[in-house]
Amino acid sequence: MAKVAISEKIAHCAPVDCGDCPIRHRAVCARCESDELELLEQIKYYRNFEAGQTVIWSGDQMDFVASVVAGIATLTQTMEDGRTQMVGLLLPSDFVGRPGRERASYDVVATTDMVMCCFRRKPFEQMMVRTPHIAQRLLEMTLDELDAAREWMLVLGRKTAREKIASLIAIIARRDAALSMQGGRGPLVLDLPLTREAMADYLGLTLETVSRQVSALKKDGVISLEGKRRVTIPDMGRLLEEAGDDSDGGLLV
Amino acid sequence: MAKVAISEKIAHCAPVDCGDCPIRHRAVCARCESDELELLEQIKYYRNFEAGQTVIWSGDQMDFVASVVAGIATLTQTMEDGRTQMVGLLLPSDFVGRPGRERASYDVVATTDMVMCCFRRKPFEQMMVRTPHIAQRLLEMTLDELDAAREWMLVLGRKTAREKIASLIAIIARRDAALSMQGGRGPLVLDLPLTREAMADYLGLTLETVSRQVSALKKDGVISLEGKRRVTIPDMGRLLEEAGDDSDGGLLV
DNA sequence: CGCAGTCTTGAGTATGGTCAACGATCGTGG
DNA sequence: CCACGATCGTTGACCATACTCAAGACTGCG
Repeated sequence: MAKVAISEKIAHCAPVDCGDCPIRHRAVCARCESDELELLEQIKYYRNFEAGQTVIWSGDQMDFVASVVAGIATLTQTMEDGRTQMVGLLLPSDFVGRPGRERASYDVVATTDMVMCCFRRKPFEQMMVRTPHIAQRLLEMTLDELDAAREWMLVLGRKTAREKIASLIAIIARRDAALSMQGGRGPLVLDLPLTREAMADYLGLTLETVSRQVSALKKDGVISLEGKRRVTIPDMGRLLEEAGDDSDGGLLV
Repeated sequence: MAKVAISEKIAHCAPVDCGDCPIRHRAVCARCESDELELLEQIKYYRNFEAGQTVIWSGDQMDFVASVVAGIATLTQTMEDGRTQMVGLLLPSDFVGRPGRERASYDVVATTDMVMCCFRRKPFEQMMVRTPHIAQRLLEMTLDELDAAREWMLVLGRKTAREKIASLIAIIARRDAALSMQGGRGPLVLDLPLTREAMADYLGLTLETVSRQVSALKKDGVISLEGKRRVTIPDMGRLLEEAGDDSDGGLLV
């Protein structure tokens, strides 16, 4: 049952002690000294969400900010007529919410089961003023997100459907490689953490177009598929060409 | 002559003293106390750029960061084949450059004559560590830019050409109104600071499509034009409808 | 087995891109 | 002063890409 799976996850991913935290060195608390961590411990609490659950509704009162500990969530905007655009993909260690802001600007939806480390907003804001290490790290993370958003604007505004798909796969591949340290040469294997519809929302396409272009990339040997979600990339350079990126630049960063 | 115009601008916009600075209360230095300003004065210098000049080339060594004092610049990305996407519009008080980064990620191009207040990067970075007021303000500004970028992702990914044009005009109108405090009701008048081509680069369209849709909005009475650049908006609510936005929300904020 | 959710594929269409010609405006130099 | 070129913008004809609508396939599950 799903319930059981979640309980197991809690056991693994929701340590009471920050020292054991899997995202300790990458999250907003990464720069904190042990005395600062103790302060954070006092205002933190864990929350779990099931795949498909909406974590935050746009416009809702936000009385916490949080770090993603485990699982994946999406940040989306929706127009009145239902058109939706994903504006962020939240992975473990990513930060949710904006200090100083009362209400949420976007919907946050769990795409997998998730664990979040939440901080009550007011105490967190007070702490930010006193402990520059948190603000420093948050600035760094925000600048990175801004770069990612701008990169994505190029994808949305100027790339073809085929290039968009290739770009998305390349980005996920790069991030997977960075985490799992498969590093170097040879074929990469990865799981798409998104449905075709979610990919479409990310890319500003329809799900039919996503499906067609994935099939086309497969037919042309740029990728191969096992099942719907598992992708193998025989030649990363080729994929990057298809994405319209500099094939040399940004090698697994 | 252009040279003369620039010299005049310098006289107006490049005070030696931060106390007289037109962007004093909105730029990255907004939160600084007078002793902190004195430190900034020591590492700052002014630079002037003519309309059309490239301020920074993507990939260049960046040995300064800066605030826009006067004029307008664009932030753009370019693909190898020449497709370009604007990813930011830099107005007075906006910040240019990223502390901690060696090389520029985007092209910065002056669209009007400009004055910039530059800080040598290394001293600025050192100062950021010691004076939290700068880092705090920069975090705020970066979060605002991230919100703007995400708003723009919705425009790029999901809006029609007509909605894109209406959105751009609405955004510029809102910003003009905020500055000039025309506030309330009645027709708004504004100047588009961008050529049709620049608008196209911002919106992920071709300049022909921009031209057609501007003409269409004019024909339908949503806007009227004097010359190519001056726009009158008889009914802001109507324009926001055309943009696909909530016509109630975000009134001139 | 049938159902629901997800994905794929096809046929027809519409939106916006491409290519091309032309118009308006402005500064320059003969 | 006017002709010239340059830059910027408009408009038209045609076309390609991606969207819409629709049918059907695959998978897991009750």
